[in-house]
Formats: sequence, structure tokens, C-alpha cells
Amino acid sequence: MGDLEKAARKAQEFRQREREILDAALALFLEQGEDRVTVEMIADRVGIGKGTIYKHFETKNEIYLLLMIRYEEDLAELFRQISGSEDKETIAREYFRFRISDPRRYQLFDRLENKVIKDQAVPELVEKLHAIRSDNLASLVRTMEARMDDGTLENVPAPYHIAAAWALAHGAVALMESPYYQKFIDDKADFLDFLVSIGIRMGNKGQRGK
Amino acid sequence: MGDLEKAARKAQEFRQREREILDAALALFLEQGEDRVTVEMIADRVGIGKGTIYKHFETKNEIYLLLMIRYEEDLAELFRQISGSEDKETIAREYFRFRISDPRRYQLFDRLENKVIKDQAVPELVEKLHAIRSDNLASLVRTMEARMDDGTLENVPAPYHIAAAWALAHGAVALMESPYYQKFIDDKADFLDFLVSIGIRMGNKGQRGK
Amino acid sequence: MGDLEKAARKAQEFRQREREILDAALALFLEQGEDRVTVEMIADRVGIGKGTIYKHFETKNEIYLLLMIRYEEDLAELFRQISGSEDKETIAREYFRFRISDPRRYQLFDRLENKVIKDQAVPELVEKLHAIRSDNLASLVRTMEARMDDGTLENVPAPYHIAAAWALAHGAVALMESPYYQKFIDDKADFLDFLVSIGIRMGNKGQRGK
Amino acid sequence: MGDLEKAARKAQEFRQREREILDAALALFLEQGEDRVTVEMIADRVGIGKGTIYKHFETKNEIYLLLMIRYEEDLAELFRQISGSEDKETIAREYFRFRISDPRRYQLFDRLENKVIKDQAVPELVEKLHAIRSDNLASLVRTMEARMDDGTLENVPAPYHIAAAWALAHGAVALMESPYYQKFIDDKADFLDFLVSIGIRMGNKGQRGK
DNA sequence: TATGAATGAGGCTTCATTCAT
DNA sequence: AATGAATGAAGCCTCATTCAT
Repeated sequence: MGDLEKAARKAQEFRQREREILDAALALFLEQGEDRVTVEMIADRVGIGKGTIYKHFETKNEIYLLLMIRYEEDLAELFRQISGSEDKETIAREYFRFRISDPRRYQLFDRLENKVIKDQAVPELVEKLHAIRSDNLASLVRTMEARMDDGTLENVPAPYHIAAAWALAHGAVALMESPYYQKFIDDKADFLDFLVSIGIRMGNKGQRGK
Repeated sequence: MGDLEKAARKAQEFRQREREILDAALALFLEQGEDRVTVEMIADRVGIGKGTIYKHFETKNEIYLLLMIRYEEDLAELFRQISGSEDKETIAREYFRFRISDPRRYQLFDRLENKVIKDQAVPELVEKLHAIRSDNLASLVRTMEARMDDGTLENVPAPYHIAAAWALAHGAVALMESPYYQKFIDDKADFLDFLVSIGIRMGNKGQRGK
Repeated sequence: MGDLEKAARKAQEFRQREREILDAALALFLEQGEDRVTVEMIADRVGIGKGTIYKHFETKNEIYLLLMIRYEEDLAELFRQISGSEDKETIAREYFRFRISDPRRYQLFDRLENKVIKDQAVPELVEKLHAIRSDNLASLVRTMEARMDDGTLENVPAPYHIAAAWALAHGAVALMESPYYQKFIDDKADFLDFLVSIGIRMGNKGQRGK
Repeated sequence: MGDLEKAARKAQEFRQREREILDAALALFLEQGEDRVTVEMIADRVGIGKGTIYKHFETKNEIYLLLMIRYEEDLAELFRQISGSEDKETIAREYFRFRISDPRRYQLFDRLENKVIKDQAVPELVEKLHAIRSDNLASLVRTMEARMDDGTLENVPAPYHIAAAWALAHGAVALMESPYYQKFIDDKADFLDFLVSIGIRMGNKGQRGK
């Protein structure tokens, strides 16, 4: 095996380990909450030493951000896959569904974002995160505008529709995760159905001021 | 002045101090975030010693919970005031408005609830909180059912309507507070208007599956 | 005992503890070198908990600086005591002697100053330190100028004389402390005598350009 | 090319690399201070791997010592070059000048020597360093004795003169490097002139007790 | 020989809570 | 009841050194 090959494999393994660390971190954060998870716990779960984590990431905050970026990139990937769809409603629905699909993960990132921004940590990565997100939102804006041209959607600035959907999704997530409100809803699936139907038609033309 | 009177006044002052502590704590939590606020900072703001705080509350978690209960009681008070209203829409609207009116406070309590439940802290108080909330929700349920009887609202279980409104409000709050999404919306007031209109008619009859 | 008295005594004890911590820190720094001394070691020597140290000082760097300031204040005290002396040579001699008298302490502070400045730590205290020192130097400058008026000293800017004396003292200290150079000098006392005589007459008139 | 030649070249390259490492280390130590420089930084500057450094040197302390030895050997080289000089004052002057010429380097080594000796690190190298230094001092002693025979210098043990000069040089270096004292002296060049003149005539006959 | 990923001891600092006065 | 000094567990991060490839 040539030296180049070897180097490539090493780099590969390094990336792999990075992924392992992030996976372990995410799993622990979800299980126990970020505040209860120490860097050492992450290392233990991966089966490596504490110091090794710091070969891959500068700070714990960086881990937070990288996870958030990964999430946002998954979303971007989703958009890429469905952007060809003729049905303009699909994108909005998929967006909605993606957000709701893993509520704990979503909520974790919401908390993390607030924390990380309050700490003014790793500003470059925050910027990167926001750049990706802006791209994603631009996709949505285009879709929304198409639907407004169709005459389907009420003609307010596109961000309004997106933000409203975002808010409903965000709230739905919090609802499904809230230990208290969970018991308030008996048939989760049916309710979600109801909620999605609201989300989709929300802002449809001719409904305002009714 | 008799001993009884004296004792009564003392008890009075003790209550007063308790309120001061909670007020100071809330103000600080809102200004800086719970994690950045130490018990000592709260004591300093009230102008008392740190130890004194522990004469009133067993732990910091108890402070969290008492604040949350106060919030929920404020909501109960609101319901009491408007429950006589003939216009059944009013209650829903006020509920919505109350939640949105002080988003940071609301978000704070949302965070605190998750934290406190994860810690399984002061379970008696958690129970008390949930009891009050259940009462509040029962009020809403009654209203919703009345509107469904009217034929105004789509006939799904009442909690669905409430939960949907809750979710939208929750999301709206997060949206308005998010440093990122804030810049995404140009005219905040106009957007909120849009959002409230959605919130009110959301779930109105005849819209589903449209 | 009145409350005021009690409070005063408490404050007194607090100060006393502060002094104990600084004394212990200084002793340890001298014995083992600053880098080998941990905050915990200092606490152990005083017989208190690690956290207590941080009730008195914000950081380890602050301890460094407070010790340095104490040293500089001792010097100021010395100047106050001898400033009345008619013999203008006395001040210079005492200054010299003070610096040489405890070489390890002096060297410690020299090291600390470099470290603390490189770290840009606790700038307010650095400023305070320098302010005191500037006062002390001003004392010396006045003395030197008097001697130049006498015609005793060569008429160059006063700081030159001071700086030269400072340099010789600084070097003498390093010499006496150097494990290597120590064995190079047999009769320490006699040599110091020689050095002091140089220090005193150094810069006397009529010697330059000989 | 024969195997022997190859081996020789390899050895040559190995030596060369060693020199590069030491050069890089010295440069970094001077720029940032020993404590802020990690082995990895040295490796990076040379453009090699961190592990390679440990093929050349057992510990970081060894690097320190090797640098100090190099410095002392430079001094020995200087003595060799000027030892033939008829003017006996020259050696003393050159010695003085050499020390003052690169104050940061000098101070670095002073710090390192204290550190390394406190750590009792690599005693063989410490011994070697001191052996070279002893040779250098012996050179100086011979010169001084010649000048005392001349009647130029006061007749005290030769090491006295050397030590005094060493001390003054050492102090001058510290002075010029001290961020604080620097601003105390306006005209650096003029002051150094003054200092050197003192250094040269320091201990000249007939001045003591004047 | 060269590499650089991995290690883990060790340092500094924070803060909720306790307790003697 | 009020105080605030004292505590120490716990967390984050650094870096010289090792070792498998």
C-alpha cells in the first residue's frame, strides 16, 4: 500500500472518529440534556480519552455548533431531494414533517442555539450555520412565492408564511415533548394529523378576517 | 401592640421578602439567563444575605418552581376575569395574547420546566404547578366546547384546538425571540397581526381538507 | 458585644485570613517556584478549602499582583522612614540594601511581573503597582538630584543613576541566587561588600572616561 | 554512492534537522515565552511531526539545555577569537557587550536555567553546561589577573571583578527588557553608553572608599 | 526513521449549599 | 431570623509524552 493511500485512510479514520464523537455527544445530549453531559462522558461513550476530543474540537461549544450545522445540512439535503417536485406544496409539507419528525433533537438544537449565541461562542461557526439556514429559507421562499403566484396563498411577504409554519412546527415540537401536555392529548397520531392539516392550509387565501 | 399583632406583622414582612426575592430572581433570569445568575446575585439585588434566601427556599430549583407557579396563577387570574364574557372567542384570544405578551418570560419558564422536570426536583411543587395548569386548561376546554356547540369550531376533541393554539403561540414566541429569525421578518407588528389572525381562525369549521 | 463590634471583628478576621493566604502563597512560591504551586496547595497550607481562596482573590494572577504590591509598599514604607535623613547617600544605600536583602523574594517578583504583564492579567492592579513604584522612584530621583547639586554625582539625568544602581542590584541578586555562580564566589560577605562599594560610588563625578 | 557515504549523509541530515529544531524552538521561545510554546508548535514551525522531535531529544527540558549550551559555546568561541588580543580590556568589554547584545535571549536562558535546575532535569547536560561555563570564566579570570598585575584593577580576587561585571550586565539586560523601566529611561542609547562606561571602569583601582 | 493520534494527570475556576455566629 | 465565610465536587481545558503504523 502506498504512502498516499495510507494517508488517505488515516484521514478517513480521523473523520470517522469525529463522526463517532458527534454521534455519541448527540445521543448523550438527547438522553440526559446537554448540561448533564460532560466532555469526559462523551469520551467514555466513544471509548477514547478525554484529551482526544480536543484533538477534534476546540471546545465543547464547537461540538454543539457542529451538531447544529449537521442538522441544518440534513435539511438542506432534504430540500435538494424534493426541490424538483412539481407539487409546490410538497416542500412545505416536507419541511414541516422534518422538523416535527425528531422533536427532541430539534428542541435540543433550539436550546443550544440560544446558549451558544448568549455565550458568543465560535462566531465563525455560528455564521456558517446561519448561512446554511439562509439558503434553506431561500428555497422555501421561492416555493412560497410560486404558490402565491398560483393564487393559492394569501399574498403577504413570503417570509410570513414560512415564519408562521416555522412557529407552528416549533410549537408542535414543544408540545409533543412536554411531559405535561403529552398526557393532555390522548391520540397523538390523530392530533398530529389535525395539526399538519392546519399547518398546510394555514394562510390559504380567503380565510383571513373570516 | 400585642404579641399576636407583632407576630402577624412579622409573618407579613416575611411574605413580602419572599416576593422580593422572587421578583429579583425573575428579573435577573430574564436579563441574563438562569445559568448565569447565582443565588448570591439574587441576594445582592434584594439587598439581603445569601443565607437568608435559604430561609425562604430550600433550593434554587424551588425558586424556579415558585416562579412558574406564579406565572400559571396569573393565567388563572386572567381566566377568572374574562370567564364571564359572552363572546366565547375572547377567552381564546386572551389566552393567546397573554402567552405572546411577554415572550422572554414565557420562554424562561419553558426552559425551567424542562430543567426542573429532568432534575425531578421538588415533586410536590411540580404537582401543584400542574394542578393549576389543569384547571386553566379545563376553563379553555369548556370555552372550546361551547364554540363547537355553536358550530363555529370544527368538531374535534377540544384539547386539539387548545393544543394547536398553544403550539402556535409557543412557536411565535420562539420566533420573536430568536436572534436569527428576527432579522428574517422586517415588519414585526404586521407579521404578528398576520399570526394572530391565523391563530384565531385556526381550526375554524369548513377549512379542513380545503 | 454590639453588632457593630461584631462586624468589625469579622472584617478584621477576613483581612487576617487574606494575609494568611498571601503569606502562605509567598512562602510556597519561594520554596517551590510559582509554577509548581497550585491554588489547592496554598489552601492546604492555610488549612482552608480551595474555594475559600476565591472568596478573597479572583484569580491566581491576582495573588501574584497583590504580593508584588505588598513588596513595593514595603519599599515605600522604607522610603518614608529614611526620607528625613540628612545624609543623602543613605537613601540610595538603603534602597540598594533592601533589594539585595531578600534576593529570592525579589527574583520571584521579577519573574511574576514578566509573567503577569505577558498575560495582561488584572490590569488595574498592574497599574496600581506601577503607580506605587513611580512614587518610590520619584523619591529616589529627588535624592539623586540633591547629590548632583552637591556636586557629588556626575551630572547626567537622575534616572540614569537610579537605573544603574537598580541594574547592579538586580544583577547582584541574580548572582547570589544562581546555584552556579554561588560556588564561584568563596566569601560571599566580602564580595557583597565589594559590590556595595561599587554601587555607592558608581557614577561618582570625575570617573567617567578615565 | 557507497553505503558509507549514504550513512554519512544521513547522519549529516540528522544533525541539520537537530539544528533546525533548536533554531525554531529558540525563535518561538523568544517570540512568545517558553511557557506558551508547545512541542507541537516547534514541530510545526520546522515542518515536521511532533514525534520526530522526540527522536532527537528526550524531553522538552533537553531542548532547553541544548540551547543554553549553544549559547555558552558561542561565548567560548568569542573568547577564542579575542584571547590573542594584547589589550586586556578588550575581553572584558566584549564579554559585557556579548551579554547585553541580545537581552531577550540572555533573559530567556536565565529563566530556563532556573527552571531546569529546579526540575533537576537532565543532570548530565547541566553538568556539561557548567563545565563550558567554567572554562569561559577561567578565561576571564586570567584576563582579570593580568590587569591586576598591570596595576590597572583593584587587587581583589579576580572572580569579584567578573561577578560584578556579570551582575551589572545582568541587571542592564533586565532593565532594558522591563516594560516598566523602559519608559523610565528616555534616551536608551545614551543611557547604555553611561552604563558601559561604568561597567568598564568599575573596580578600577583607587576608586574604592573614595 | 517519521508520524500524529491518543492519552490522562493536573490546573484553574464556579457555585449551590451549609453552618457557626 | 439573618448572615456570609467556607466548602468541595465538578467541569473545562492543556500539553508533554507515548506508541502503533
